[in-house]
Amino acid sequence: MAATPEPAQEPEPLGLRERKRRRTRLEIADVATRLFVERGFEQVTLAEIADAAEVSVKTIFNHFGSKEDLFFDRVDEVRARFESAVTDRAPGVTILAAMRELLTEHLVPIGDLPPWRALSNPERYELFRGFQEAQDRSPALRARRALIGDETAEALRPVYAGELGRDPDDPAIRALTVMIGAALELRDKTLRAAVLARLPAREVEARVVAVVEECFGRLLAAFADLDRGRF
Amino acid sequence: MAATPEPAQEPEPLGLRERKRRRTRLEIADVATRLFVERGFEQVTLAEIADAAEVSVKTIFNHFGSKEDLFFDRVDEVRARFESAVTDRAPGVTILAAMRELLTEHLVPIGDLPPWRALSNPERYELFRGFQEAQDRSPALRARRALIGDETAEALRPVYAGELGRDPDDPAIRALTVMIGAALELRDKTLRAAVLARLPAREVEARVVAVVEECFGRLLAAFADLDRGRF
DNA sequence: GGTAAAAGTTCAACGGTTGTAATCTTACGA
DNA sequence: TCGTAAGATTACAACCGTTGAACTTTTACC
Repeated sequence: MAATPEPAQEPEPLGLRERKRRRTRLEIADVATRLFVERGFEQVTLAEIADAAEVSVKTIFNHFGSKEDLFFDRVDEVRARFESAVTDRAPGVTILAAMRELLTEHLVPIGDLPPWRALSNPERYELFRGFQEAQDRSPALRARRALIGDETAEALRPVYAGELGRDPDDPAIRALTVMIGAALELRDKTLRAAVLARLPAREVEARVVAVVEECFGRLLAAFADLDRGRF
Repeated sequence: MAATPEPAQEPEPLGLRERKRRRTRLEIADVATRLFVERGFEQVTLAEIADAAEVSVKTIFNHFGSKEDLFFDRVDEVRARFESAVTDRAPGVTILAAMRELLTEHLVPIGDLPPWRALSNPERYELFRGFQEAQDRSPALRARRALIGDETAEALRPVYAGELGRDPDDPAIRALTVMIGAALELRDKTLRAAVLARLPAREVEARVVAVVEECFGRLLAAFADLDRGRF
């Protein structure tokens, strides 16, 4: 294992073929997101996206598994960021503290567009708001979002287990996983509701921070038996 | 408000038209569930269901909003049972205790088929297992299940607020809602995994009870500030 | 430069979903 | 009892997401 350093980033030369492929994928996703935000998820057809991106419909399915995947095309990034926030935290920082910092300072979660403070920019605010509105209006997207939330929470279970030196099947680790997942979900919901109501950026941040504090304080109480130095 | 007693059950005479309608709905749902369990969700077509139930495809959509709704056709019952478990609990019983009893003694949750002990019956065990397997194999059903879980948890928020004499928007109530929701989700997941592994009924029950105890003990610690007599 | 593999295209088909208009069934008052 | 309005069901057609197969173009590499 440790024999191969395996750097997280792969600076592979990256041939023309792969570069083109990624550019195509990015173009499709960008065009799709713009159209979805402008007119709503169900109102945009795959044929329109294909036209606007100058590819065939089949090519879209070559890059994405479904129309919903086209909307939530950044989940992997978000997941990776959650994981690294925990695993790469500074020494002496607890898991909960690292996560709280990510949630209050840096990350606009699932379906992330701009980093936190970017909501001060009215244009980006509206963009982000449109993105949230499109989700709320489409049952298919709400369902997919719920699934993504569950899977994201679950993906962190081995991370917690590793950091706390426990078995991933430990009931305490299972409970921790879903309860942190619940906190993420509530933060997401709070952020979404605040932005949909067009509250000013300061107020949005205040509400999100408040709900995160509320949840994490209670999580600390709920899991007081875990390693105090790390959790 | 209080002028009309409004009993929960409506013993309305229930004309022939309404009776027929319900019978049709039930027939469709039963046929569909049977086919889904037998052959898997994606492998069964709406045309087949319509044929087997001797109705037209359009009639199915007259009764159900989508193919997924046809699978999860009992959610309303389950939700009602959660609510009444809390609101109709005996005096002196806390919310958490009432919920725990429901989860450990009585209810097979979302997509309920038989009540708890029925898993001892091999035939019903397999039926229930097939139902869970169909869910796990279909991305569409997994997504829908996740959404149903979120909505079920959220539906209980005003109930908690009412029982505890708090505002539904109280951050503590919000946090409580999602964390109990997490417990429900974990119980569901535990039950499903145990049944999919074909563990004996006793073992299934033991695991479910254990995970419920784990979660509820921690919930009690997390919300120690709530009214001790009622929560 | 030539060739094999990858990426993209075209075409056809299937299945879920919806709207419209027609048909049949129940409810209910003249 | 009949006739009619409302409700439930059906047949039909269309739209869209999704997939498979065969074909064309582009890139990688000898």
